[in-house]
Amino acid sequence: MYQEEAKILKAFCDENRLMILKHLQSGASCACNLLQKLDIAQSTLSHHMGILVDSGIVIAEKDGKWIYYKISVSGIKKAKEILNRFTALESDEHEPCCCE
Amino acid sequence: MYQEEAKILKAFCDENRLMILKHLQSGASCACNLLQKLDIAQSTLSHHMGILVDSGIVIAEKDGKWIYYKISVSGIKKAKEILNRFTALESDEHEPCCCE
DNA sequence: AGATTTCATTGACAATAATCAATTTGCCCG
DNA sequence: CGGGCAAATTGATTATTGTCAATGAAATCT
Repeated sequence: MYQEEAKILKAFCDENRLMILKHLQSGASCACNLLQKLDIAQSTLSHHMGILVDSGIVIAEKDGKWIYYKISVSGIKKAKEILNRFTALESDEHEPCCCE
Repeated sequence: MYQEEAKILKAFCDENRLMILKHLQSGASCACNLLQKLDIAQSTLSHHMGILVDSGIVIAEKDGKWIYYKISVSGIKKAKEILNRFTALESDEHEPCCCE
């Protein structure tokens, strides 16, 4: 139970993956670009990108020799929904809104 | 870097912890109550509760022989903020608002 | 074609995390 | 005081995850 949900939230559980996301916030980036900034081996980066892509948080777009990674808007939406689903208190009748 | 953030998000990375949170959504509960619902050993539950409390997601309140656990409103707020911080795109000038 | 670049995959190892049984601690009640 | 209950801690084991070096695959460049 909750296997799918745990899988998605696990994408955010590693410091290196958080750093990767931080870099991707400013826009799409190829792996070689990320590699320069992260002080990890290339295979390690590839491993983490696989987890991020597999969980739907990041999208990989191939362009010739390069692969551009970018944050998936629908992926992060889903992750936020999952987090909400497990933390909303029963008394929260409806979603909190910033304008209420 | 991002050690504190990863620690908080790690609280949501385990299926059993998600189930625990699911149970706590309907209100505070003592460990023995959770234990009946979860099919794990008592020491395992205690281990998970320790992680949830340590990350600030759950609050433990002692009442005599029992300890009541409940979801921390400020804790989940912080977790959501962290998730936002790592997933907001640069083009998001300000926080998205449901009323815009 | 052959060399080079980019990224994925494999295999091995180390580190982290989850699990349980047994024990301990703290609290209550008779 | 002593027994019993709730939860934490300890110690050991297993499972999962992160890491790297080496190799492979696909595209590009000369």
